[in-house]
Amino acid sequence: MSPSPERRRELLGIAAEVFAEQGYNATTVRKIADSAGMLAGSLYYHFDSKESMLEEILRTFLTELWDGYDTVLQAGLGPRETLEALVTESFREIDRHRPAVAIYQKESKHLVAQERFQYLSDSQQRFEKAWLTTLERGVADGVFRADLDIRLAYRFVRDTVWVAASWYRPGGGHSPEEIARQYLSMVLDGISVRT
Amino acid sequence: MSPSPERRRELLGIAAEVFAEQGYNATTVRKIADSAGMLAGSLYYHFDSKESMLEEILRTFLTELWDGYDTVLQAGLGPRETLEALVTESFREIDRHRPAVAIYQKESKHLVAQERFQYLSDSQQRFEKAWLTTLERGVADGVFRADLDIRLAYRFVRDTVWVAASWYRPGGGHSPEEIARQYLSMVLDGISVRT
Amino acid sequence: MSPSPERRRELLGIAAEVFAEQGYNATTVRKIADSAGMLAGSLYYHFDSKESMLEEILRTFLTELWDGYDTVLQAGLGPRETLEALVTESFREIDRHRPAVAIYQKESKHLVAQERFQYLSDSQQRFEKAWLTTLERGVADGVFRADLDIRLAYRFVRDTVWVAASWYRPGGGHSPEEIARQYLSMVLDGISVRT
Amino acid sequence: MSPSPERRRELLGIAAEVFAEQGYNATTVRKIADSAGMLAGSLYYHFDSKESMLEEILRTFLTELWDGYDTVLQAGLGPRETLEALVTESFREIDRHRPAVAIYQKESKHLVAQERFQYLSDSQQRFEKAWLTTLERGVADGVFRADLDIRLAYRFVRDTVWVAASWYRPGGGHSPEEIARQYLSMVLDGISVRT
DNA sequence: CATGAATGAGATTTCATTCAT
DNA sequence: TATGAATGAAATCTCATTCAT
Repeated sequence: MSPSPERRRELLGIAAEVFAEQGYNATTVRKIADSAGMLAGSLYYHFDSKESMLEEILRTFLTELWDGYDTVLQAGLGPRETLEALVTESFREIDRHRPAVAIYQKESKHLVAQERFQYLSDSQQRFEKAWLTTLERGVADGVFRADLDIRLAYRFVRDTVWVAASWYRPGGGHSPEEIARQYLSMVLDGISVRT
Repeated sequence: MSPSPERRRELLGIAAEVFAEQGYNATTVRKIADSAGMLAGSLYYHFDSKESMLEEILRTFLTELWDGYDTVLQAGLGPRETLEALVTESFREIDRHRPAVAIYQKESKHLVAQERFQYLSDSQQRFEKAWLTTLERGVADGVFRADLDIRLAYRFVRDTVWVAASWYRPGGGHSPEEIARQYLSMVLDGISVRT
Repeated sequence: MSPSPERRRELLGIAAEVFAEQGYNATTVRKIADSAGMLAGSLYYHFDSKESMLEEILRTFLTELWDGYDTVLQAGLGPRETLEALVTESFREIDRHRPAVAIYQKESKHLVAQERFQYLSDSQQRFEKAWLTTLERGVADGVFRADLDIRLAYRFVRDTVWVAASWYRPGGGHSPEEIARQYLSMVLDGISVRT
Repeated sequence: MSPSPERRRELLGIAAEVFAEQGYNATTVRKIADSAGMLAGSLYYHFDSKESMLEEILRTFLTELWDGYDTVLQAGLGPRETLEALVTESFREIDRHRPAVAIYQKESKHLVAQERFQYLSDSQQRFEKAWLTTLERGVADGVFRADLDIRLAYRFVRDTVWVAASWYRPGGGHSPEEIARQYLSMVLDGISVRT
C-alpha cells in the first residue's frame, strides 16, 4: 500500500507505544496521529484501519518471538537448559518489543475471538505445548520437582516472565540477560535461604 | 445515591464481571444493562456514570484488600510468615473479587492519570512499601536470599500472584489456600530439584 | 386530580421559582421535586406533566393580571392617568407574581407556537391594543408627545416595566408603588434636567 | 482548534441564530447542524461542545462590545454625551450581534453560576460601573435629575436598551442610530408633553 | 400521598473512516 | 503524502414520565 516501509515501521512503533500505554480501545486514531505529528486521516494512507495496525504489531512481534523460540527448541538442549534459554529469549523479546508484549498481554484474550487474530490462539497453543513439554521432560529427568501441579507451574513461569513487560524499561539498570538470570534464579531455586 | 445498597451491589457485581471479561472500554453500558435485565438508561438511576461504576468497584475491592492486609501486617509475624500470609490473603481476595482484580490489573495503569483514581496510586505505594519492608526484614533476618535484587524480587512476587486473577476460576479444582500453598512453594523454594 | 388545592398551589409556587431562576427547559422535574422535598415521580400525583405546571403558572398570572388591567381600563380615566394606573398595576403584579412574570418574559415567545398556549397570544394582543390605544389617546389629547414613533414608545414603556421582574425582589427597599412612581417619573418626564 | 477561522465564524453565526430563536437549551445540536447543512457529529470537528459554541458566541460579542464602550468611555465626553454615545453604541451592537445579544439576555443569568462563564459577571460589573459613574457625574454636573434613585435609573436605562434585541430586526425600517435617537429622546425628556 | 425503580425517547458526544484537494 | 472537512454509526447520558407498592 504505502511505498515507504520505513515510514510504516516508524508509525507502527509509535502506535504500539500508545496502544501499550493507554490500551487499544482507549487509544484513538487521533492520539496516534498526534504522536506522529500528523492528522488522523493521514494514517489511512499507510494503513487500512486501526485494527490492522494492531494486527501488524502483534504479528511482527510473534514472528520474531517464534524465530527465537524455535532456535532454542531445536537446539536439543536438556529441559533445564531449555527453560533457561526460553526465559532468556523472552526477556530479550521484551527488550526489543516491549510495547508489543504489553499489548499482547492486555488484549490477546479478547482478540482471539476474531478470525483475523486466529494466529494468536495458534501461537498460544504452540507456546503452551513448548513449555509444558519442557517442564514434563524436566520432571521425568528429575531436574524439576515432581510434587508440583505442572499446569500451575507452567502458568507461574509464563506469567512471571511476561508480566515484566508492564514495568520493564529498556536502557534501565538491567540488561535483559541480567534480569533473566535473576528471574531464573528465583524461579529455579526460590527466594528463601536453603536450610 | 441510590437508597438501596443491595441493588447497587448487585449491579456492581454484574458490571464488574462484564468489565473483567471484555475490558472497561470495550464494555458498553448497554451490555451491562442487558446483563442486568434492564435498559441502559436505567443504570443511571443507580450510578452517575459508567466511570463511577468502575470507580466504586475498584474502591470496594481495595478497601477490603487492605482490611485483610492490615490484619496481617499488624499481627507481628516474622518476614517469612508475613509473606506467606500476604500471598494467601491475596489469593483469597482473588477468589472473592476476581473480576475486580482482573479489572485492576488491566486498567489501573492508565486510570492513575485521573484525579478521581488517585487512590489507586496511594494503594500502590502502600502495597510496595508493605512488600519491600517484608522482603528486607527477611533478608536482614537471613530467611530470604541476600543475593537477589530486592526490587526485582518484589515485582516477581507481586506480579506472580496477581496475574493469577486472569486465569483463576472460583469453584475450579483448587481452593485459594491450595493455590497459595503451591505458589509459595515455588516462590520460596523454586521449581528445580535441590541438588 | 389532587384533592388538596393548597398543596398544588404551594408546589406551583416552588416550581415557578425554579423555572424563573433556571429557565423552563433547563429545569428538570427532579430539581422541582428536590426543592419541594419530594421525589420526581411524586409530582405526577399532582400534575399531568411539567408543561401543565408551566401552563397553570402562566394562566394564573395572566388571569390576575387582566383582572387588574380590566378594572383600570374600565374606569374611564384619561390617557395619562390610565398609563399611570397600568404601570402601577404592573408593578403590583410583579410584586405578587415575580417568578411568573420572569417566566413569561423568557418563555412566552416560543410557547405561543403551541396550541395549548394560545391564550398567551390572545393576552399579548389585548395587551398591545390596550397600550397602543392609551398612547394614541394621549397623543390625540395632547398629553403625550406627537413626535415619537408610537410603536417604539409602546415597546419602550412595555419593556421598561416588565423587565423589572428580572431584578425585583419583593421585600426589598422599594414598594411596588414607589418603584412605579419613579419609573413613571422617568418615562413621562425623562431623566435629564429641564432647561 | 479548527484551522479555518472563517468556517468557525460562519458556523457560530448559524448557531447564534438558532440559539436566539429557540433558546439555548431547546436548541439541539442536530438543529444547528441541519441549519449548517451538515451532520450533528460534524460540528465536533470545529467545536468541543455545544456549550463551547455558546461560550464563544457570547465572548466574541462582549469583546466587541467593550471595544466600542471603551472607546466611548475614554473619549473624555461629558456625562450626557457619554450616555448618548453609550446608548447609540449599544444599538449598533444590537444591530451587529442581535442573536448574541438576545442569547445574552435570556441565558446569562443562569450561566454566571458556571466558572466557565465567569467573564459574564466580570463584564456585568464593569458595565454597571460605567453606567453608574456616568449617571452620577451627570447628577453632579446638574444635567441629570437628582431626585431619582440612581440605581433604579441605571436599571431603567440598561434594560430599556438591551431588551430591544428581542424585537429589533436589522434591515427593518429603522437604523440603529435612529432608534437610539428616539430612545434617547424618551429616556432624557420623557414621553409626556412639557407643560 | 409518596417512594423506588424503572422505561424509552432523544440528546450530546466520540471516533474510525472517507475523500476531494 | 498529507490536510481539512466531513460522514455515520454507535456510545454515553439525560430526563419526563409511569407504575406497583
